[in-house]
Amino acid sequence: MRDHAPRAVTAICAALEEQMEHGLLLAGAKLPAERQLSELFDTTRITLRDALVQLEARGLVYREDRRGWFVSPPRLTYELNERSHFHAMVRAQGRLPHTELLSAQAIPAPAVVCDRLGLAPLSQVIRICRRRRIDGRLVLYVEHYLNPAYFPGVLEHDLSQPLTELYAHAYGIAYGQVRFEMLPTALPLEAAGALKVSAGSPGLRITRINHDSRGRLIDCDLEYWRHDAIRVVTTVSP
Amino acid sequence: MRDHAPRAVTAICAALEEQMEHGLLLAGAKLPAERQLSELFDTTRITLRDALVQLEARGLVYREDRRGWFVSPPRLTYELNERSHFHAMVRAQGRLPHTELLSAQAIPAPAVVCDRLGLAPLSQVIRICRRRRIDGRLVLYVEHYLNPAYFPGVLEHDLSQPLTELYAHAYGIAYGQVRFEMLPTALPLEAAGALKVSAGSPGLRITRINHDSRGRLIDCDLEYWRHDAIRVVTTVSP
DNA sequence: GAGTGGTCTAGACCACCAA
DNA sequence: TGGTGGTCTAGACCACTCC
Repeated sequence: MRDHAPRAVTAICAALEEQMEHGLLLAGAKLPAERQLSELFDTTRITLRDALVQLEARGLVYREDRRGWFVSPPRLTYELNERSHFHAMVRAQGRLPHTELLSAQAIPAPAVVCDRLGLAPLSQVIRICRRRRIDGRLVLYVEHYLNPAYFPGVLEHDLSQPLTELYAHAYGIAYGQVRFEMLPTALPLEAAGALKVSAGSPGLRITRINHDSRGRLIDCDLEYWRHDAIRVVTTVSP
Repeated sequence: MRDHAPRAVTAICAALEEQMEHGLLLAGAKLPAERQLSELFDTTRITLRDALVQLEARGLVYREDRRGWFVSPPRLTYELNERSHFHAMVRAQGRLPHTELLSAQAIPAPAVVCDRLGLAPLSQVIRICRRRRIDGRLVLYVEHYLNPAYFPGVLEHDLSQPLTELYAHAYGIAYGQVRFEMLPTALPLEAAGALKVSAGSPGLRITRINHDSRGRLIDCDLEYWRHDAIRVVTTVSP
């Protein structure tokens, strides 16, 4: 409120941070109930929630819809230059990956996808929706759109495995040039639902447009990450 | 509240969005006062603010600290592979760049900077803090850290010009390999103050570690972008 | 069924910006 | 100086989770 007497929210944030730094609240730990915390800090639930939302914005805590607040685990480093897939990347960082298939079907291509994949209007594409976890925590919702011309019968395969490997083994296709776009935004309804977070929580949208090693445009994806789950890294050479 | 009767917040968001889509609220326009809007939507200020914060998270509106809410202009596309600087990039997208020098001095290198620049502990570095605008809107707070060995007398120059050009003209140094790290997080106090946004607003932190064309580690920067001002794009080849 | 988070109401005071 | 946004209080009801 005043400059010399920090706001209540700031004080609460500082107190919680201090606990986390000193290892009293470990990554993944559940915080006490909001009402309990608001009593502890002698304030209202609204104010306490403001503080938690601040910490959430900074990536220190996160919430699971209607389940409560938890201490955020460290971010995954997403190295764009490495040609590896989610599972390899997560495991290489000593953590446990998991992928769950949500849906897979041929649909009329949305306009954005036609544009990205260079398809004619009203083409069909194969859409694969999945969600992924790191150490059990939901962190990523992905929609893949495949150009069906290159992947006949792809829906018959096990689609919870890394697509990279499926492409290689079943179709002899490997990724070549990849175009990335990254954009901080709120998670849209679809992604928020799949990740079990309250709609509108902050997220990072990453879109990829993938060519194969022969330069053909083979698929694109739309990834929605929890904003605090990831650190993107890349090296650019002249 | 109920699934079939959308929440008040959702309804307000939808109404404002609709106005923006139909060009009744143009980019940069100031929204009416919160109290006025809350009356218009027949709700409390708290609820109305929730809605605005949602739209802010999605990058549709933004606020200037204590000045009100405004409609967000389109994002700047930050193409990592292009070796151009802020001014060139902004102008190339038909917009007006502006850079303001906040401070420039030699200081004892913070630990992080020692690490990034490969300096011995307790080395000196030159720190240059600046803030930048697009079409008059504050969007970026940057701290540059230069290895003083390569830039004797750099503080004597005009530091509101692009450093890239200063490096080239005064020192014959050009960028070579650049390492980027991107991380969605809240704006820290320093950046929030410089950008005149309320502390804790969402932002995108980009750090760069820059080598010159001969592979020497010459400087690094710490950029804090308004989260809704930017879209990062890059192409990765095998 | 108890307790939780999600949502909302109806106010209040303050510091700061603009006039 | 008036009005603005920033912050905070003290409640309330609901849907959902978890026991």
